[in-house]
Amino acid sequence: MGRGKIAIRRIDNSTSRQVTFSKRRKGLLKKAKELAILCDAEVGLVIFSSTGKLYEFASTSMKSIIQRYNTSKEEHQQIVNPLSEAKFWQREAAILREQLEILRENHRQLMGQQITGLGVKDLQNLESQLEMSLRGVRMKKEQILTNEIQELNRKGTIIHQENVELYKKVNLIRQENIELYRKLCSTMDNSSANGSTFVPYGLNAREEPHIPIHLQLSQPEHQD
Amino acid sequence: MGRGKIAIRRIDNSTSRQVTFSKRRKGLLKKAKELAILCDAEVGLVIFSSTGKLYEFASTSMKSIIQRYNTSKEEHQQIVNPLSEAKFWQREAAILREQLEILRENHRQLMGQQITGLGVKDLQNLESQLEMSLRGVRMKKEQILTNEIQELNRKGTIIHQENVELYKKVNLIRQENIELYRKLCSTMDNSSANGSTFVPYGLNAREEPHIPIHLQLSQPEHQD
DNA sequence: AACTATTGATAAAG
DNA sequence: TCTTTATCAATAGTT
Repeated sequence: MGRGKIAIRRIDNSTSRQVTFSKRRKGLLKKAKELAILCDAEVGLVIFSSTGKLYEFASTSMKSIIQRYNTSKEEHQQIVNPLSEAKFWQREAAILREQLEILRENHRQLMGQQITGLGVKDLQNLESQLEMSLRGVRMKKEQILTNEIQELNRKGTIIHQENVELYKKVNLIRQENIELYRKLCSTMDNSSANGSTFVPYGLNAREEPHIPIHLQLSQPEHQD
Repeated sequence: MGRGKIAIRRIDNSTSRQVTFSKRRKGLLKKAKELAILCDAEVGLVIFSSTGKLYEFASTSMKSIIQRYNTSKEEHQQIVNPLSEAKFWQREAAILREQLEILRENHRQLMGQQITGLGVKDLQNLESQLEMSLRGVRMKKEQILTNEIQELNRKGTIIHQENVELYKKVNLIRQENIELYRKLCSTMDNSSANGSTFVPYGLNAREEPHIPIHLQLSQPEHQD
C-alpha cells in the first residue's frame, strides 16, 4: 500500500528503514488499540526499535497482560498443581472479571444500548423493567419535592404566626404611644406653648399582617 | 477500509464483533511480523479475545521480549517496591471488586431500587436516562414487529395472487365442463333416452376469490 | 513533514 | 470460516 509494493525483508537503506519503522509503528499501535476497543480484547504490544528504544501499547496494563500471558502459558503445560496464594487470587480476579462482564452487558441493555439481537420477548421484559424503574424514580422524585414543599409550608406557617404576633405587639405599642402623646400634649398646653410638630411614628396607620403563603401540589406534573 | 467505515467503539453485535476480531487479529499479527522483519525490530504482541483465548506473535521469543521489557521498565523507574505476584493479583481482585460494587449500585438504581438517598438532580438524570432507554427499546421492538407484519403481508399478497389464479382456472374448467355436459345431453337425446339426473359440479355456482389480507400498523400502540 | 498514487486491509454480503 | 467485492486506510516513494 504505497507507490509500489515492497518485499517483506529487512530494508537495507537505514534512513528509509527508520522512516518506515516510524510510519508502520504508528499504524501498528493504532490498529492494536482499535482491535482492543472494537472487539473488547485485551491487547499488549511491545516494540523495540533496532536502536533499542521501547514503544508499547496495553489495552489494560502491561503488567496484568504479562501476568495473564504467563498464567495462560502455564495452564497449558500444567496438569495438577497445589493452589498457591497467587493462583487463588488470580482465580478470584478471573471470577470477578466474569461477573463484571455479565453485569456490564446487562447494564448496557438497561441503558438501551446493545439491544440488537434481542427478541421481542426480551425487549418486552426490558420495557416493563424500565417502565417500573421509571415509575419508581418519578414517585421518589415527587415525594421529595412534595416533602420539600410541605416543609416550606410548615416553616411559612410558623413565620406567619410570628408575623401576626409581631403585628399585635406593634399595634399595642402604638396604642401606648398615642396615649403617651396625648398626655404629653395636655401637659405642654398647661405649662408652655411649644411649636414643635413632632408626631410619633405610631400615629401614621394601623398595620396588618400579610396573607400567609401556602403552596399545594394540585396535580404533580409529568413531563413527557 | 471496508464497505463503509465504522466508529472505533465496541461492536455491539456479537457475531460481527467476532468476525471483525478474527480479521483484524490476523491483520495485526501480519503487520507486527512485517514491522519486525522490515525494520529489524523486536516485536511482541499478545492478544486475549473477549472469551479469553490467547493469540500471540513474538519476533524472537516472548520470554526474552518480556524480560527485555521488564528490564527496560526497571531502568526507568528504579525505585519500585517488588510487588509479589500474589499481592498483584490480590490488588487486581480488590480493584475488580470495587468496580463491580460501583456497577452494582448503578445497576440497582437503574432498576429503580436503592434510589433513597439520591437528590432531585440525580433522580432527574436517572429519569431521563430511563426515558431514553425506554424509547430505544420500544423503537427496537416496534421495528421488529413492523418487519414481521410486512413480511406476513408480503407472503399474504403472494398467496392471494395464487388464489386468484386458481379461481380463474376453476372457472375456466367449469366452463369447459358445462360445454361438455350440453354436448353430452344433445348426443343422448339423439340416441337413447337416459333418465340419469347427473349434473356436473361446475354448474353449481361461479366461485370468487376472497379479499386479500392486508395488515397495516396505523398507530404503533404504546401501553402506558 | 507533507503529499499522493497505489496497494493493502477490511466491512458487508453470500 | 472462506470468498468476493466495494471502499477506506495505510503507506512507499517523492518533494
